[in-house]
Amino acid sequence: MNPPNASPPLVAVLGPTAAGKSALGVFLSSQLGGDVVACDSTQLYRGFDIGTAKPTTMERSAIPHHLLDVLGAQDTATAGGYRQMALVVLADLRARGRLPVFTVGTGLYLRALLEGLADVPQRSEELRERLRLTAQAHGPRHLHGILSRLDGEAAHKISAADEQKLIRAIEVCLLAKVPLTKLQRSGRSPLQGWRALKIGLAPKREALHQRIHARTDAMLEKGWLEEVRALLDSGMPEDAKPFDFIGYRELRAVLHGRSQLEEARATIQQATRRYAKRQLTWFRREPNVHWIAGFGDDPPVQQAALQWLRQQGLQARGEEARRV
RNA sequence: GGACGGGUGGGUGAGUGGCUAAAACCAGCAGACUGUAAAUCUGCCGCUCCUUGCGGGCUACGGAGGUUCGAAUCCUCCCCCGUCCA
Repeated sequence: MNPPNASPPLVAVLGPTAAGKSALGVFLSSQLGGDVVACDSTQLYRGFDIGTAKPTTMERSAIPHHLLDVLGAQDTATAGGYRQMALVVLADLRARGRLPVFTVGTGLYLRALLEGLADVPQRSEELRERLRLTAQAHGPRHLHGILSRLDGEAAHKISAADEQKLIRAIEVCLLAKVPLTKLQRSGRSPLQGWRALKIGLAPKREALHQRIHARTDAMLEKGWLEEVRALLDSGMPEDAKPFDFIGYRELRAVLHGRSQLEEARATIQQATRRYAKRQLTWFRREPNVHWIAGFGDDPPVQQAALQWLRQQGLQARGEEARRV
């Protein structure tokens, strides 16, 4: 029985960094005939491998991975850009009958994909530069004043100190010649034709911290510092976005002699802990997540995830063929 | 043994008689976030009580005494740390 749902399923594995999302993604893909699709703003960048915890070459040769290494250091990753690319991947997987298994560390990107974004103008670097300069000259509060005139409601929601969000809001109002709030109210365009099954990994905080520390040590042992040195030596501009990712900025300081490796190690671990916390805050609000307590590389957790997906109507690899 | 300097809330560290539960920063906790999101920003952050209020009580600036209406801030003794002289 069990009439197949109208839309084919898509799996999303979400959770804080170092929770084992990649491992679970690979496992589920292998069991269910899927491809892994990374949903992580940092893994998009080519060459930044160790510190962004990209899946190993072994994992990647066993299961096809998508949306890794698709941007150069000088490109700018954005939620909208990610959505565009992900839609192409989804179309491709659908055509080939593969199950998409997203491993998501960047909650905003998943939301952008699933729920869409309001129809607003893209970034304008020139306009941003101008706004940044006025902020420098008159302080960020000045931007807040500007936004109040353009879109009082948006200004009310954004802190006067939040230069980044103020700039984006003003940028949109100016380019669209319509208040941002109004554009957002006109709605998003959610993803059509897919049924999202979300699995959340929720290890204990204490255990997660230990993982984070150990993983940082392992990354350094694997030659993270050398990776950064090589990237720098290859002539990439140092103000390129990925050099500001956690770890890359600290190791850059080490290479410039501005700090010691041990100092950097501690800072990286701390920054990663805080990052994990922010991810958790975001994911807590994500609707319809099936939470599993534990790490994604833990067999019982993997079985629990697989079992839940089956309950949701997913067939194991092979069963699909038999059914048809 | 002697001479200085110093001991402040989880950490660093301001504060030299009342406006100080004690600046600031960090850490921690909670939260926000529709195109920079590994980003950006916000709140809380001694304990406790309630009629949750710019509310009450208690504890707190190494220890013990003292001066004072009032002390982290002044005095005495003691303990500890650092530097220097023996």
